[in-house]
Amino acid sequence: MAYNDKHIQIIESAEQLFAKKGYEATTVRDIAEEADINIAMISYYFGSKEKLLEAVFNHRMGNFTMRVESLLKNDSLLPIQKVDILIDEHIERVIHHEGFYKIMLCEQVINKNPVIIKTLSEIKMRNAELINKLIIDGQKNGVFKKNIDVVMLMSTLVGTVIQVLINQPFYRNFYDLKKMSNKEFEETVQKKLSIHVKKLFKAILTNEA
Amino acid sequence: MAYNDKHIQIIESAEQLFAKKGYEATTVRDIAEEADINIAMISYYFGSKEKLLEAVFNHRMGNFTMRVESLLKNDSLLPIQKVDILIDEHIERVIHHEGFYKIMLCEQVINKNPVIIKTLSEIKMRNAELINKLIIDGQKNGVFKKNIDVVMLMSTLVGTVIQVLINQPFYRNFYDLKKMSNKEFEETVQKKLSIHVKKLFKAILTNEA
DNA sequence: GATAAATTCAAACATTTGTTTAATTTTGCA
DNA sequence: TGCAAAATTAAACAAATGTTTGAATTTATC
Repeated sequence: MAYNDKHIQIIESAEQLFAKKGYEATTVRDIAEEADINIAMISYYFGSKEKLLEAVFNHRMGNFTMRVESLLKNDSLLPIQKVDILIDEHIERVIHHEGFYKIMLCEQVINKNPVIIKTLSEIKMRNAELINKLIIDGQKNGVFKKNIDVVMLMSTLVGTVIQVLINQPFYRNFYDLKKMSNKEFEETVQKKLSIHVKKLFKAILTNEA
Repeated sequence: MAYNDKHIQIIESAEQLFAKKGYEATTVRDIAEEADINIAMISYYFGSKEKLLEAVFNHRMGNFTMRVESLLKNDSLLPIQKVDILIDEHIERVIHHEGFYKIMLCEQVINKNPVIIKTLSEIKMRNAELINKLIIDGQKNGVFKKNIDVVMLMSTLVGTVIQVLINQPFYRNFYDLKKMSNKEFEETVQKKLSIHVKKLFKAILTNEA
């Protein structure tokens, strides 16, 4: 389904509120106010609140895999370079769409809506297969170790990144970085996170120390 | 506050449902049915549904830090051994109280209830400080590297473990392990996860390859 | 066993929920 | 301009929500 400007306007207002208050705690009246529309428009454009949640997923998940696919096909990059790019692009995406990733995390825990379950499981499967190919490439070249568990590796990437994001206020507090500006702080965390995850991946994947 | 058997009965029924359906989607009537009590008992024993959620947190978080504290004081263990035990105990706890950790994850995302925010932030702070001491110990002995970021490390532990748990059905599907029994599968995942996280920690912490 | 406190219960409470309705306004096109 | 389709609106809808009530029952203490 193709969404027009009105759809997008409602979808992104809903996304913002779902991320902030949770899906169930967000009312259609909240969404209508945020999107500056009449309540009835939600049923009119999407059919129901639940379908609107599905639309939020469709809206954000549409072009996720294509990006990975084209990256992995690029022959001018070494496997380890592709891994680094994959990590940085994931971090970038999660930071840029923090709200959506929060919704996704909670919806995976609840695991109720069959459309969302299916969408997520397909995306995961495709990503895991693609990354598996990348790993096999690296193994053929002798730079990657044998017996790599892709799902464990992906769990570390996804889990660490979202956890660091959730822990950002705590991070700031723990290291006493209150004097930093928001922008400066976020950039610092992103850089640290990137280095950290790349180090983790190298430890699992490569033979070097 | 001390909870009697009736309290515990209601708390654990609520925990189960909050984990399965989410806090907002769980009604007090659901909880009453699950705990086999009258609806009014929830207000009678806890005051409100929200206070019941706080009670779920109090119930599970009471003795978490003590355990870490006594472990780290043990002089007969090397820092690296303590790290390994810490990892295994965390994995054990999350698997044993999967429901609670799911609730905790979602509540951190929503970040609404001030009592829960305070509780979580205090526990995190104490854990981070304790683990920091452990790291400094290891650094003095020369077995741990300099410039370790505790929050990054904790995010990897917590994030990877919960993500693997969430991904269990996908894991089983991806590696085509449908023939395994539930018990066998869970033990396999736990072992793999333990080895995986320990490897990650060694890569960040120690000087060896 | 009497009495008071604690517990349990069905029913009722006012709100809030997502959705629908039917009338009205705006838009697009000939 | 005229007119049908699309979009918007305020109001109403039934159902479900957390909480309270006040009477009934159980428990504990003397």
